Amino acid sequence: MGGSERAGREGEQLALVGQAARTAPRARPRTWRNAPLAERLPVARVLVDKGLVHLDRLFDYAVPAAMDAEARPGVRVRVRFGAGQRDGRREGGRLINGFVVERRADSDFPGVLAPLAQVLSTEPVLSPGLLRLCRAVADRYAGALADVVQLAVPPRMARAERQPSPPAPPPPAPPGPGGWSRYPSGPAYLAALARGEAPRAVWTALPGPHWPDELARALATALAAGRGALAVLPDGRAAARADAALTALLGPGHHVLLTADAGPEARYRRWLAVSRGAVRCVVGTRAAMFAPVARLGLVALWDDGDAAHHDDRAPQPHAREVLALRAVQEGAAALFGGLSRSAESARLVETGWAGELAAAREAVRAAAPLVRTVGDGDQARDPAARAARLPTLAWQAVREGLARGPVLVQVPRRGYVPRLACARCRTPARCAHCHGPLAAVGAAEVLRCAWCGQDAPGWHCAECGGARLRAVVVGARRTAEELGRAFPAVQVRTSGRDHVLGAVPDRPALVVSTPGAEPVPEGPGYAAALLLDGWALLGRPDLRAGEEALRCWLNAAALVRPQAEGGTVVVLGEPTERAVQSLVRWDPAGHARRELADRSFLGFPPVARMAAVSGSPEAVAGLLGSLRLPASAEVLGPVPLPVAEPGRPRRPGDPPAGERWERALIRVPPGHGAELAAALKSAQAGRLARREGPPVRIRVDPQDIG
DNA sequence: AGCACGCCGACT
DNA sequence: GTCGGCGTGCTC
Repeated sequence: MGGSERAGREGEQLALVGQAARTAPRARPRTWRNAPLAERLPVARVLVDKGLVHLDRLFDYAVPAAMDAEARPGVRVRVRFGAGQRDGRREGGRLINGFVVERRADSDFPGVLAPLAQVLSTEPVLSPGLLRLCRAVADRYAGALADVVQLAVPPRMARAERQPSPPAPPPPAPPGPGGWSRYPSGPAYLAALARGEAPRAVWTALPGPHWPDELARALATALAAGRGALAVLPDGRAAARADAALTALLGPGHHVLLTADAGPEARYRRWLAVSRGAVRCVVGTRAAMFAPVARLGLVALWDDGDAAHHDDRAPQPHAREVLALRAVQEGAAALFGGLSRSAESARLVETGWAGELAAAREAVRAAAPLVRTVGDGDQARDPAARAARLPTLAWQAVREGLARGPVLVQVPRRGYVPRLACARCRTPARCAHCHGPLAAVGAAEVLRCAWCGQDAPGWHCAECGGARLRAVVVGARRTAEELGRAFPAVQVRTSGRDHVLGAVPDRPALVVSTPGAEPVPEGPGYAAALLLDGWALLGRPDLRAGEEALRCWLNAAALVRPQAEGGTVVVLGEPTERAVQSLVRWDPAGHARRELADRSFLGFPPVARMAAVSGSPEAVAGLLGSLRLPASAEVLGPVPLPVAEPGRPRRPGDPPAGERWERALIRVPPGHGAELAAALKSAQAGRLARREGPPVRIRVDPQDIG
């Protein structure tokens, strides 16, 4: 062995490179000895299905002649991977799954290539376009390509693959503009879609039940222009509404619904129909954001502020970011719609990436209910109202509404952790150095920033100068229960995360629901809605608290009849609060603009790009030490993370029980996000390769930085 | 992460 | 002279 073996190996490699490789490399598993290689393109470049950042590259394998026809780009294969190799002798290695990415004439790998072990399926599921998208998403989030591909390509179901997909129907006739006439630039947007252009718009939908039909018309217009279309909605119920609207418009056969409800096999069958080009239009929840729609002409997203658009599997991509990448990569139009508007969408408008698609003031006023506020100062003079712990105005609105139809009562979800706010004006307490949220630490209740860890002795409210703090309190569910007692003759129905009510009939009833679970009323809409405990929503330490409160309120209030038909909404919240004012004026766009301006001033996302690095103190320090950051980057912390509470369910990303973890935040100005992600990825890869202690968790665009 | 290679000390 | 400890480095 030794020297002569080495020379022989190089000879073989040269032979392989020179594509005269009729004989297999000598050192290969027994079963392949003397098996011939494919004559043309004998090398397969393979993405191995291992989400390890330091292995985040492609590997070359030899293609046996017997697999030549089947080992096409995009198919699933099994390969031996992981065993060490010495002196050209190769034994074993574990069988793992992967995807053929490319067939090549040669390899730049200096050693001997192992052969593909098996072609699992001839279905080309990872197309070049999908691979390009996955790679862009992985780069954006400092994640591993294999992790993203796992989100994008559903697991194989052999039975579904055996069935042929029905032939694609011809494009439908273009639909009329329908409700889009209610928006000044609506018909022009549809016309651009119909011409096959790629207009991008942030759409603030009018309140009421028409948005699913409008969304469907936009999708159908792209289809009629001979292109594909994709709509992502936050949950199965919203997706079902869009699905029903599309079926009403086009009939069946033109689109598929991709949601978790269908079950794995049916879902894979539908996904295959899309992948094979038999269906050109997809409606679904967030996993559908990767659906390989052919000749994509439109990506649509509904309610991008909903947290459900954030995938919780690594690297936690957000549907808005993925669809925005697709719109650019695939030259598709984009329609980001909702009843409210996120600061991120506002930024897309501000930077000119998207235009604005909103109705005129009069149209908004005609469609929206009357919104009234009840502040802390209002007293409950009516005894019945006092019994329900409700201000008079709220009690009256419920009573009058119940005379005409169902009344919605929105109560906040439990599970959020309120922190500190000014006792006088309730502005959340923030750090003077980095504007992070303040928290009381330890028994001595030292005030400390949860982001940068600096103490804040002698805190004073930036708004009103107040010096006293209060914890923000919850407790509205009981109010809703007592509400039922205040109206004993009325049926009370509840809808929440575990028991979501689909629809409610158009007759008097009290419908108590948590945000996002509101039943859609049959008929003209709720007669009234009561939005309880604005303090709980607004007092959250999250920097999105105001935006999120307004989003929840608008989604509920949009189910109420217009003011002209008696629709009334009462919100319990201080009338001076920005989110409350924006609800009263029904001005989500203005609210989002002001939110964005504030966040820009404070150096918050989405104007700044942030990443969180968490793990043991040593690991975090180690990573920060080896990180080559852009000069403009700013490191906040690290600070200790709160230890897991016994009551709260553990989510991925939480520290393991009993371990104390730290977290550092890194922020960069606009335009440096890609640099930051690349730096994080290479630092992480280096640490893992050199085995420098335990790994750290890296999150780009962390959600819980409040 | 696995997993194999390889260079060191206790055994046949 | 050989077995096997776990430190080190690669995975086509």
